[in-house]
Amino acid sequence: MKINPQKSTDLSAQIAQAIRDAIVSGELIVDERLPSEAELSEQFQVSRPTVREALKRLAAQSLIRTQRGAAGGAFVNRLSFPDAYSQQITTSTLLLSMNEVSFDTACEARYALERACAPLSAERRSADQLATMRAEIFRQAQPGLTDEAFCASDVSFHRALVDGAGNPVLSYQLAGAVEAMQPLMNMITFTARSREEIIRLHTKIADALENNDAATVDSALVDLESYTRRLARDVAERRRNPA
Amino acid sequence: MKINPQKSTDLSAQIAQAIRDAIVSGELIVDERLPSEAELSEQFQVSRPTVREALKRLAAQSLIRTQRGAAGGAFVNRLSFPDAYSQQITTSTLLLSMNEVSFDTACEARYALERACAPLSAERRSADQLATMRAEIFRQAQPGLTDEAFCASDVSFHRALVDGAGNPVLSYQLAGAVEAMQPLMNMITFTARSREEIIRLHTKIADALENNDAATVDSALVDLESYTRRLARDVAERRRNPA
DNA sequence: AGACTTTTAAATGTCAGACAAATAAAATTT
DNA sequence: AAATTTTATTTGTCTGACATTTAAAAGTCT
Repeated sequence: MKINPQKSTDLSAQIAQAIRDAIVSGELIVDERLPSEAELSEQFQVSRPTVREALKRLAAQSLIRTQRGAAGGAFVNRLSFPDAYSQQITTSTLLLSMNEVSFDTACEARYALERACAPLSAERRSADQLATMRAEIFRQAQPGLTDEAFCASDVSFHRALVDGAGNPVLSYQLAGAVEAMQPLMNMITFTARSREEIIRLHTKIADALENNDAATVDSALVDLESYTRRLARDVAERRRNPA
Repeated sequence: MKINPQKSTDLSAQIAQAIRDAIVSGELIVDERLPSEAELSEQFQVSRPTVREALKRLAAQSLIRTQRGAAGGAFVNRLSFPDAYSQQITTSTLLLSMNEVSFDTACEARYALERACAPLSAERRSADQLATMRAEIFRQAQPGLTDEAFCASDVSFHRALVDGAGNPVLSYQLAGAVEAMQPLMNMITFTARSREEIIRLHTKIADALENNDAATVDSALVDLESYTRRLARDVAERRRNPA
C-alpha cells in the first residue's frame, strides 16, 4: 500500500487510490483503524493537508469514517445498504440528467429491471409491503395531489414492489433505476384521466401480488410501461406543437 | 447555495453538500466553472484548505474536475457512462464483500437482472457482440486457464450479453451486478467437468442469440443460475467436510 | 502586418507550523 | 472506591507561503 511513484497526477488522488486498493483487496478490513494523519504523511512523505484531502476523497465514497479525540482516527467503514442506495441514486440521477438519455431508453431499462423482480415479489411479498402499495394507491387517488407528489408516491409504490422480492441486492440495484426516473416523470403533466389509468394498473399489480400471480403482474407492468411511454410522447408532442 | 449555518458536522462536508445540491438541482450546469478556491473561501467564510477538502470530496464522486493554470479552476463535470460504471462496480463489490451477503442472494439478483436483458439482447445484439461472446467461449475452453482467468472471461461474456440489449442505462445498471460477482465466483474452484457444462450453456446462449430466440436464452440462463448455485453449494460443502 | 517569443497573471498543488476542540486514558483527589 | 482533574492524542481549522501550470498579454523580429 505504501508505494507512490513520481506520477503526474495529484498526490492526494494517488494516496486515496492506494488506500482504496488496500480496502478493496482486503488488506485493510472493516473497522480497522488507519494510521493517524501525521503517520500517513510520514509514510507517504507528504504534508498533512495532502493526506487530509486524500482521506476526504475516501470519506465522500463512504469508504472511511473519522472520529476525533484520543482514540479517534480514520476507520474503514462498512458500506451499509442505505449508504449504497443513496450513492446509487445520486449517480443514476446525474447520469440521466447530464447525458441526454431519451425518456424511452430510461423507461425501457427501468421496466425491464422491474419486471425481473416481479416473479420473486409475487412469491415473497410481505403483507406489510402489500399494505404500503395499497396506501400509495389510495394517496394517488386524492384529487388535490400535485404532479410531483403523484410521482413521489409512484416511486414509493414501485419501491415497495421491488422490496417485495426480499433480495436486498436486487433492491439496491433497482433503487437507482426507479428513483432516477422521478425527475423525468416530473416533467409529465398528469391529467385526471391519465392518473385514473395508472391507478387502475397499480391496483391490478397489487391484486395480482396478493394472489401470487406473477404472470398478471408482468402483464400489468408491460401495460404500464407502454402507457407511460405514450404519455411522455404526447407531452413532448404537445410541447412541439401546442395546438 | 451560499447558506451554511453553524451545524456540528465538518465544514468541508457542509460545503460539499451545498455545491452538490447546486449541481443536482441544476443551479450549476455542466462545464460551468465554479468560483476559484479563494473566492469560495471568501463566500463561505472558511479557509482555503477547508474549501479544497470540500472540492476533493466532489472530485471523488466525479462531480467536478479541476484544471490548473490561468483559465483553470473547478468545473462541473459531465458524469460519463464509464465513470458511472466504475463507481457502480466499486460500490457493488464493496457492498457484497462487507455485508455477508450470501452467494445465493447475490446470484439470484444477478441472474434476475440478466434475464431482464435477454429478450432485448435477442432482438438487437450486434454481430460484433456475438463475436465477442464466441471468442470468450473459445477462451474458456483453453486447458491451461486459471480459475481467475476463467471467471474474468465469464464476466466479459455476460457483459457482452448485457450490452447486446443496446440500452446504455441497462448496461450501466448491470455492470455492478455482473462484475461484483467475480470475487465471489473466484472462490469457486472449477473442475474440468464443471467448465464443460458452463461452456455448453454459454454456447447455447450464443446460438439462441444468433437466432433471436429469447425463450431459449432465458431457459439457458435459468439453467446456468441453478448450476452455478449448485457448484457453490458443493464447494461450501467440501470446505466444511473435506472427505 | 503577421508570426514567433517572452513575460505576466491567475489558478491549482503543496508545504510548514500553529491553535482549537473533542475524547479517551491516566493521574489525582476526595 | 468513586469522582474529578489532568494529560496526551487526534482530527478540524486557520494563516501564510511557495511551486507549478497555463492561457493570455506584451513584446520582438521579419
